[in-house]
Amino acid sequence: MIRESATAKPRPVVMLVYPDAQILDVAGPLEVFARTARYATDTGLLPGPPYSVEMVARTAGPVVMSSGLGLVASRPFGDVGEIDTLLIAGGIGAIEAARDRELVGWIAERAPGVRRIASICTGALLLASAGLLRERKATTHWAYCDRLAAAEPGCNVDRDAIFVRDGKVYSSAGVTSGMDLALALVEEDLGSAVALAVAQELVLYVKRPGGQAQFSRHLKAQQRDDAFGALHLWMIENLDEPLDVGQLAARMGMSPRHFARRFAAAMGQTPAAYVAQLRLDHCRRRFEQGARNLKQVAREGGFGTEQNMRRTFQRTLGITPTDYLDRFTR
DNA sequence: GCAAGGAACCGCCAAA
DNA sequence: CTTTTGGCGGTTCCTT
Repeated sequence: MIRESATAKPRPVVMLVYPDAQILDVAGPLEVFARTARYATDTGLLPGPPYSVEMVARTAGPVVMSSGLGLVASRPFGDVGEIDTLLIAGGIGAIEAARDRELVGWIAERAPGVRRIASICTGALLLASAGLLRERKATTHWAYCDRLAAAEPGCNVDRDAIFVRDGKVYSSAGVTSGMDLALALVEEDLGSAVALAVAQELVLYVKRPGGQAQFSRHLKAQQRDDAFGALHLWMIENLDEPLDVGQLAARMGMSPRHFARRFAAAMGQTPAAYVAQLRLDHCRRRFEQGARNLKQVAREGGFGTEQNMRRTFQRTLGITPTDYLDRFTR
């Protein structure tokens, strides 16, 4: 249902940028809001543009994006009036920006007055510096989760989420997840019909399936150039094999005891736990791709029986495979 | 949802 | 003497 009154003023959506803010982090979410605003005028479904979009920076003028794709005009943040939704960009410059007192101070000052505040990618580091993540749940790009946890020990970092909401503070994972987040905000404001229409126009999911941990686990293992990296690759190709400690140890030419010890040291997880994760990841991905045959997915994922798959889903995700499936096939 | 059996894990110690 | 590796047994966790 559309919940916008006929006289509503556009809600100001403001993106805070800084030198080296990443253009995709900035452009993606802003595009979602801008499209939503245009959608209103194009279709007449909404009485007026629901959002007005602008960028602010410490100083006025073009901001150079790290991708080198363009120069975009921004206003100095001193001039900016009312803000409904404040977005904090991510990018290579975020670490630097998180140490910038004026920038961080401005965020901390504005935060209480805005309806909601959101970070994209490494923008979460700025939220942390502004003290906004204390005793809150948040996420960021998977490669920066450790850094975020270190910067704000009081923050409960969710390494698997695409985006996280805790009260009025939102945070999203890597680059494109900023668009997922923006879409969720649109859905919150204007309902799922509008969000869906905008998503379709942009060719996006309204609710993107899966979690970033799936990707990061894979990427991290791929980056290893030791024998465990190779073992990871072999395992994901052979999930339906019995991947018990004895088998894996034999493959690596080690005794089971030694293998288990080295594996845990290198991968940060025990062999069985790691294998269970890989199997779970595989099955999740299959469901996200639309697989419906539980028995078959369980078998190809290496769980053998549906029972085993269900228990692992319950244990680690807290929901059954059927619930998981339902969630992504609406 | 439970019991029985098995696998995994970990601390400890010994050998290389 | 220290470091790396392998084996044993008790406990926990998982599968059947």
